[in-house]
Amino acid sequence: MKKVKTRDRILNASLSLFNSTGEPNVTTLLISDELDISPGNLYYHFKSKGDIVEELFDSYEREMADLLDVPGDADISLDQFSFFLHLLFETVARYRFLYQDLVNVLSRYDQLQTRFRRILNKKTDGFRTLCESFRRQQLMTINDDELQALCQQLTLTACYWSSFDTLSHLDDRNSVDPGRGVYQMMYLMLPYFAEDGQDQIAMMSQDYIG
Amino acid sequence: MKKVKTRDRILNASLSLFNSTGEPNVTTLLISDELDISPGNLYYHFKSKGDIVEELFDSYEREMADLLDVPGDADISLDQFSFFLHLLFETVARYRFLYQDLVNVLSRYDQLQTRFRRILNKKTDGFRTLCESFRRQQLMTINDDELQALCQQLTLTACYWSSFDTLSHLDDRNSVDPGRGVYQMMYLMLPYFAEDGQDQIAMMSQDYIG
DNA sequence: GTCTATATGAAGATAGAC
DNA sequence: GTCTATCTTCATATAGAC
Repeated sequence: MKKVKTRDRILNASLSLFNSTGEPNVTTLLISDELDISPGNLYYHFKSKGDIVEELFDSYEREMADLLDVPGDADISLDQFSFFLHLLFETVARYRFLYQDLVNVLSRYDQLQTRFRRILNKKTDGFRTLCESFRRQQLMTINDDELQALCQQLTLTACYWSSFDTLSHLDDRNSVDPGRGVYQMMYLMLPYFAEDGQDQIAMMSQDYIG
Repeated sequence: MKKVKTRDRILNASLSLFNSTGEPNVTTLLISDELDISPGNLYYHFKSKGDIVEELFDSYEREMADLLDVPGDADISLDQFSFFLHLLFETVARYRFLYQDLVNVLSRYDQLQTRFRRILNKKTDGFRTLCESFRRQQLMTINDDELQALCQQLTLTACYWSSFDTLSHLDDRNSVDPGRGVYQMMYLMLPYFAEDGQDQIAMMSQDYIG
């Protein structure tokens, strides 16, 4: 029975509250209430609410950097790619508070802006590397303009799909299903895949729909 | 030389400030400062900041409803479609403050949530109607699953492209270029168009790239 | 319709005891 | 490390004069 440090409990509770209620709506009082600690105690561990946000952002940045560190010359299989997408969606969903009120959050913590954009570009680059691998393996037929547009579209979708999805189906809240997002990403790429790639994806897609 | 009513000046200035600074960062004091009127005067015209937001939302809702009122049986040309997309992007951009901090805004003005979702669905339906027109005219070949995924993707892109685009290119602020968005939408549909449709789009695309 | 002055209340943050 | 009490700041909103 390991005792979790208060500092980490604060980070976990904050992340969870930020995601469910939106970062601007979460006060330091709410966080300390949730943990049954005093606001003063919270401020002993973090000198400001912004510090909590920044430390969470650090984690996000680190996890994303690890995930997007795609080797340029490897032959990626569709299964590997699907796994990658699942991890990606899971990670974005875990830090979705960043995306939900992006302008507001980035305006109040403004050193984050550059770093956020860097991550965005890293995502696009990652997709490009992956697609180029598919192209080398002749799984994919796509010209450079199309590739550019596709990778941007994949990045956009990776960022906003979760928000968009929960918004359109209000019913089942909190249940962010990463599968639907992965399915949507696959559909974006589908037209550019060679026939056997398309069949494979069609088969994988059954899992998401069912 | 017509004198613009204070009430309307407040609405215009608010919209402009909301878009550039983010709605949560705009205080009633800032709005009245911008117009060189007193805060008291502002509250004479609107009983709360929320009322301003709601009235702006009303306009957005109305404009969108008009725009998305697509006849179900008409034969839409690609030119008409391109024009439609331009109007759509222009309208979304004019009310982009809604999208920039979506969760925050919708949580504070909660009757907006349902209405916002309704507009979203109307967008998807509109795209479906348009694509079905293309399919009837045999400009487009697409099955029902693909159509569903495509229309959702078009809706997502219509909503978030502007934010995404300004975020990835920080350099040229304030200059939201609708053309790039339209181009991106066309690219999404391109794979499903018959050959002469693809040629037409390729030609139109030159305008956006150049 | 517009102003000045002010009330209200909430959130972020600190001080000092235990 | 944790608590209670308190301070500061600032945005929303109101009152009442002009």
